[in-house]
Amino acid sequence: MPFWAYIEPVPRAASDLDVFSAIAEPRRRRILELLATGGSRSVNELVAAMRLPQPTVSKHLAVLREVGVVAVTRDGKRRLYEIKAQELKAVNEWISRFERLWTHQLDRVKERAERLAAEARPSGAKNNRHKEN
Amino acid sequence: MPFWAYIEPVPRAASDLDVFSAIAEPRRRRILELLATGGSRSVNELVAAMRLPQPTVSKHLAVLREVGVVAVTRDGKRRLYEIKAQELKAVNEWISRFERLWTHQLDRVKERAERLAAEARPSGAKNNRHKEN
DNA sequence: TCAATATATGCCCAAAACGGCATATGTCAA
DNA sequence: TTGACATATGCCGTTTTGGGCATATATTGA
Repeated sequence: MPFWAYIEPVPRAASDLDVFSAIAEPRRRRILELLATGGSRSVNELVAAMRLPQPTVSKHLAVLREVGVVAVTRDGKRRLYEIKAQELKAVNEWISRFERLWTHQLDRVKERAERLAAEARPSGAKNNRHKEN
Repeated sequence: MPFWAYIEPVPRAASDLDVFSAIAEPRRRRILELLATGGSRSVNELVAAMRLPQPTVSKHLAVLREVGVVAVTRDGKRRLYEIKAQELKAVNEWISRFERLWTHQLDRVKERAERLAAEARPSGAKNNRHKEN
């Protein structure tokens, strides 16, 4: 038996409902975009904008509500949905941990291009052990 | 029939594999964190770090590979996985569109608290049409 | 060649996600 | 009240997802 040995079966991450999975859905991202530009809207306004059945929109809104990225306010028989961007901040903070990496890696792409261009000119071609893509 | 009328049934968003859904999985986020701190690692190193079965890790890596957030390099019989943070930049850019919102909304929370405190003192209570939460 | 190691993949199953649809619930106005 | 409108929810069926497991596919060394 290899060293990594099977551990506890882990019974499927239960109710994994966090902001990350909430924004994994394209339509839910769209809803957030709509709410971000133009402020709060009623469900029917969103339905009209998204051209989707009302129950579908309501369910997506429910998901967004459960993770706290939107909030509802009653306004007569309507419900006005408003974005709660603070929750998105958490995602932003997680992503930002990689910010240095992607700028560095972009630099390296440029570096490599320049290095390759420089190596192409002299006749003596070095054998490069790493075939980086 | 209400005005929103049911439109095309939309045959289920096919293969929706984008970066957003890739990072929706906690274990996949963990993998990215591991690769971010400490550079590229072999599958077995990841398996040891995550204490998960090797096939599980390999499958998560496959997902991350398909969306381009990681890249593989052969190193003998090992495969070294490396993070490709540029793909995460797309997510960052999407999230950043809301940055102004979450700072503003934080401001508004403070504002509202101050306004309520100020309104509590004078006796004349205006009727406010919007009952914001 | 064979065996060992490292990793990927395929198959099966259970759980979850999503859409369609009907219907329940709530709210206002007559 | 009743009825119209606005929205949520429950049920069902299909698809997807993720885990467990066995096994296929490299790759190296003897």
